[in-house]
Amino acid sequence: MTEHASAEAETHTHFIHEIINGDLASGKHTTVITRFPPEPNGYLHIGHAKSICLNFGTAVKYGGRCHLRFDDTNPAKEEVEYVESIQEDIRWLGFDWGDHLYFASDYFQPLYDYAVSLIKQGKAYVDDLTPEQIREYRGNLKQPGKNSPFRERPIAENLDLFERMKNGEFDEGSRILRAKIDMASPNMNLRDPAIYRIKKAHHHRTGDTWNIYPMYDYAHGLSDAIEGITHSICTLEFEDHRPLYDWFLDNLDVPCHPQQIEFARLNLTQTIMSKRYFLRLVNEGHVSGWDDPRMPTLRGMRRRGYPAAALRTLCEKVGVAKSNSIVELAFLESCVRDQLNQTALRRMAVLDPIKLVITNYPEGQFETFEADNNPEDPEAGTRPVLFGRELYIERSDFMEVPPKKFFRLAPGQEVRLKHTYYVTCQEVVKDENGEIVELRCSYDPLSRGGGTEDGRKVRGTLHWVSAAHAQPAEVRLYEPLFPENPDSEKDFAEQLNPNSLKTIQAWVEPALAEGQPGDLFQFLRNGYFCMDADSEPGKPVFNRTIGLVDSWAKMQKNQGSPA
RNA sequence: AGGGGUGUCGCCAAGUGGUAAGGCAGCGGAUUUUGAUUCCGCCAUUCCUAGGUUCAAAUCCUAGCUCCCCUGCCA
Repeated sequence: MTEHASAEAETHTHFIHEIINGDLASGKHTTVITRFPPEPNGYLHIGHAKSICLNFGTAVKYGGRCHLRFDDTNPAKEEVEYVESIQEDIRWLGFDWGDHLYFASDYFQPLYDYAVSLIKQGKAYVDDLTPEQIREYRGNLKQPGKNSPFRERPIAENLDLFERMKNGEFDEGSRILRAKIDMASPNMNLRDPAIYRIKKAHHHRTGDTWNIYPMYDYAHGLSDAIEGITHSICTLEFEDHRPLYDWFLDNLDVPCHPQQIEFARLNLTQTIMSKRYFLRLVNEGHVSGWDDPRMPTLRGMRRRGYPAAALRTLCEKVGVAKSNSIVELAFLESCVRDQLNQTALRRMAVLDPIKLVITNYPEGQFETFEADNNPEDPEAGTRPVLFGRELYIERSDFMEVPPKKFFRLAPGQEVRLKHTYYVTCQEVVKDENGEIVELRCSYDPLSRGGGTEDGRKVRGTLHWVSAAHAQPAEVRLYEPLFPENPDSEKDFAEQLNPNSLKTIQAWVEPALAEGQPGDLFQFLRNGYFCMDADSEPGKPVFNRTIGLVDSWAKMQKNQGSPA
């Protein structure tokens, strides 16, 4: 709906936009260029979504642009597979980088030249210390570090050694290029940080042409400057890297000096957002893969049925600030429900069936009713639903001995079957175990369409499917991977919810058999469901994206445990 | 005396010296052919704490405290 689209477009202001407003007003900048710089070493998750929305959203807001730049400076960890999937996920989220797709590896030559310049200025040197020695010399949080014996190496020697590092003459770990800053700095990042290390690994783009690769701190700021980025937005943990970011730009002849600005990343309750953890979930078989609907990856959420718009709304509503925060899962869920309520087509499906026979309805007779596809959206139209003598209704919609305020079916109680007729339960049929197997009801022909002229009140309206027409479907019911907030002190595997996935067989109305994977539906009174890619012709599979708000369940729960 | 951040309702978060927005959650109630949606009402005399400045402080000053991040040849 347009109302929603505009609500999404009107972005709240926050400290980053205030900085930009100031830069635009002062004339420091006339345009805004941001970048989203993922390392292609894993799949994107909901945490990345916040950064994507911020960077791309800022570009859209100011009529500037946002570059997608892969930070591929560590060939040992990166794979092409991820550069593909990351692009796919960003597009799905709804953002576009136009022609501005870049790779840090595109700048390996200029980056190398900049390093040579640093050496020539006496601001970088080749260190022969071992990794262990470097760690020792670095000191610690309380103690200052001490200078490497190689720190005052002559410039010519540094130049020669660095070139030979590049040419592959030395072993990995034997030498390193360092910036000459201050070994006594209270900021550990300034204690002569590494700029280049030797790595004889095959790079997914540059192949075997390089034997040395630049470090993040060095490559990132310079890549920003090369691309003319105006505002380099990153997360809080890089706050004390900023002096180093600025140091490189201040000491080199670069086209411009972007401003690094840090914000708090998005965290969610009941989930863990780390690649290491994702890997374990997948490898130990707790989930089916990176796109398992329980995963907080964008692929997982997509498969679960979370609309991209809902994720965008969440990021917008959560805001941008600098305090560490953990957003409740319920916040995300409300964004998902809100979006789905407006867009999902309504269908009827019975997850736990009990047969209902209308004794005074002619055998072999069927009627067709037109049912609206979405009461929130008249444009969505209608679809025919078939009604007959034998139906399935939800087992939980009947109680033999109902409590007060139970508006559903019970002996002698009348309810409305959605879109069709009123029925009254006359008889309960049980098997030898006392299990209810069938409800025998009468219907009121005058209630056709779901109302009567006498205006009598019927409080309950039930969903149903025609036993003769219903199609079987596999339905996967999900719960959070963690029942509570994971305790990082304990092993997460012990904290996993054993019931995070429950697979059942349901009966669905025929219209559902024709869906496509990815189609989103509201199963009336049951929740939102997304057709899964595992579906086959005649064998649909649905993931429950999320249930509907259930105030009846809440009322019962509150009564069950009076506080 | 390491350094850098942060602290406003259960969870996010506005607020930038003029007397505490909004959203989520929760709680009431109305409407309802989804116990959904929608709607209406309630929900911080108080802003980490203690002092101080001021006619006036969440906002300014002082001193504490909390939590987070930093000792990869990861990003």
